[in-house]
Amino acid sequence: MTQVLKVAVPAPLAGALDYLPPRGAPDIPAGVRVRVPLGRRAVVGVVVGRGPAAVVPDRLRPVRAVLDERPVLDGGLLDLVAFAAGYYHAPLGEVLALALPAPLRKGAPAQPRRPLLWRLTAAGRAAPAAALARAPRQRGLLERLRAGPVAAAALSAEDRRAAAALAARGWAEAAPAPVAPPDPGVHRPALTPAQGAAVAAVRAAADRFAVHLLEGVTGSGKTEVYLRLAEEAVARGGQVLVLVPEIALTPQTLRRFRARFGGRVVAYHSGLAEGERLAAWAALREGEAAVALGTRSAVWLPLPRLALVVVDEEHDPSYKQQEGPRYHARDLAVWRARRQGCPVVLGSATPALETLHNARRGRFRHLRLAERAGEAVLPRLELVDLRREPQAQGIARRVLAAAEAELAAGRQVLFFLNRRGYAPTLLCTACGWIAGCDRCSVRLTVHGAGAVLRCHHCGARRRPPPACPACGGALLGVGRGTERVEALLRARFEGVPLTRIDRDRARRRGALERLLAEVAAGGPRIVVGTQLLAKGHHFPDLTLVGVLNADQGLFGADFRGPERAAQLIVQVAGRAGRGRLPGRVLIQTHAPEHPLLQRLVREGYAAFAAAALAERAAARLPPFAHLALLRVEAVDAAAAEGFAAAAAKAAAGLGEGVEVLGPAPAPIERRAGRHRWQVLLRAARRSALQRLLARWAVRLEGLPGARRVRWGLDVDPLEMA
DNA sequence: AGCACGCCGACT
DNA sequence: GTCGGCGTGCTC
Ligand SMILES: [Zn+2]
Ligand SMILES: [Zn+2]
Repeated sequence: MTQVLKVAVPAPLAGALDYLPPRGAPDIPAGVRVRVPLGRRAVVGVVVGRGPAAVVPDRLRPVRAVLDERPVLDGGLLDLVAFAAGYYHAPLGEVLALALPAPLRKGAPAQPRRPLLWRLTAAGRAAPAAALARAPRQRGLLERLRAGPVAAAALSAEDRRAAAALAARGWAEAAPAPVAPPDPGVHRPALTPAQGAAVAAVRAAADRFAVHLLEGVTGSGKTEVYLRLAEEAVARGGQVLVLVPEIALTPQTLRRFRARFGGRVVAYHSGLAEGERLAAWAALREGEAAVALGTRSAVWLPLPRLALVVVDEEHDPSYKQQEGPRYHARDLAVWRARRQGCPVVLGSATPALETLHNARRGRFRHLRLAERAGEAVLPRLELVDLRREPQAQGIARRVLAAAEAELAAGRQVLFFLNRRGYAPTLLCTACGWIAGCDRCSVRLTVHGAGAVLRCHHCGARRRPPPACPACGGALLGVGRGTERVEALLRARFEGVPLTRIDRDRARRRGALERLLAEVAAGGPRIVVGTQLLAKGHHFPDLTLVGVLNADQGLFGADFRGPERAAQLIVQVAGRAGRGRLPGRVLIQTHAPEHPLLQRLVREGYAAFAAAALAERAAARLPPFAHLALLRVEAVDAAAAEGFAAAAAKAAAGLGEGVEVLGPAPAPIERRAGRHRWQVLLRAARRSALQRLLARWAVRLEGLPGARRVRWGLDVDPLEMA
């Protein structure tokens, strides 16, 4: 039998393809990139192993070129890629692509180049301001460099040419960036007893796999625990992976890590340029960097000396990828730590129910930081019954009065409403017509106090009609979003500085950070916002939080709605009453008797979680059952439905112990012009579900119409929409 | 995913 | 008679 190289290629194939080794290099180690022929093009693949050929010898073609001297992926990462491809039923090449920065996927050399830093020479600094009038690129760069050195990797191609031109004039130069030392005067706060106990518990098993759930409210000092453990791991020569949610990777967070680790920490997130990503990747691979601080995709970074994994805000839904291979970074981080034999710390004020369940079963160790660090007191939660309380425009008088009192006392107040825009519905008062999106089966949201209608699912925008297109009646914006609440509060609290914080106000990079910093600095006295407010900054003057609509998640179709709602309420509540001031949280609801809400308000998140888990158990929902979702979408409604129906039929006889639910239209039946259907699988055992999925995935590809629809499997789906 | 092949409608 | 539509199949 011919010995071949197993090569993963960028094509939607479940496994690797066989290639003959190139002449003179029979033994290429796994993890090395190769250029191989695929059909009639040449692609970059990655060797994942060796073995006897699985196809007849005359189909075998040779590897054309070997691109690396050393593997770009070590055994641990290759295993992670293979596991994820299998578990999430995603093509191997697609998962592999996640683990390689774009330049490497295109075949660029992986050899580490020390990151270069452009800076001005003395002559450049002395250059007259009016210089380079006829070279705007160079002039722009000159001005940029006056503010400080700029990483070469951060320059666009045009700026790179401009930099070379400036160098030719003797005004600028590129030099290797020095690795900054940690801040020598860094303040290491004394650990509270609970923090000390948590550090000790993880340290006691620092050299083997264990999952520690670190539960602690906002302000309890989880980050300090991470930092201490990371310092110890780095001191032993290890590397640390720290995952944070998308919106938490702020300059402030990075500064905190830089103070401890200097230039040995690298940030990794979607906002980086390709070159910066490659530089971070290379620094970790070479061990020059010791700490990777990043969002979801950082779970794929090379960490040959990985000694500790931290997943902060482990319950955060942004860890689940919602396209392509739908992996969960927290779950993969745990898998990676097990493979590596190192501890994982999952931190949260509001752990995911799955995580709490694992802790209760003894799979995870449960560490608690009960008290707040310093003298801060936890805020008190109170329900406000919207059915009884007199109200103005959806805000109870009692809430407004409480806000007024706090403002008068010089405090800040926050209104939380997880709904952007002015009004969620535009309604005809005469006939009941509702403005809907042409391309989606959803209502359009009124923005700009009625100036524009927007679809939050496909981005469509249009002017609202002057009158009802059906009957000519008058149109009315019904319901409230943050924009409208902003307007109401501006009218009610005239002259009080107010800011609104939502995705519409914080579109550009850094805008959110700036808005939050303004609040922390005390400028705005009233804050209105969405879940963007749930994380990060400490608002020392904030003493009152109004949750305007607690019912939103409580009564939604998604079984995770209550969990998500409780997490948001607790996190937003965490903004209040840090420092010595006690905080108060008023929660508006139409269902104050709701048992889960009662539990949350009276006994806190842990009691809520216990009750919610009991409901999940009774309903046979995760974590007491395992789900997988087949999502199908197509412009042609019948094609989507037909494929989903055929898929459901194909699943029926495929395995024991798996329920097939559906086909059914997705909760949002049409989105961006595509009709959406789904089939849900449920099993008591993960193994039974996986067995069925493996067989099903193969059949699905061969189903008629598989090429006419878009379809994909979502294992452990977070959102059913 | 690409990229070919192939088999039917309307065009120089 | 050909140009091109996109359904189907394959890539070691
Ligand atoms: Zn009407
Ligand atoms: Zn839409």
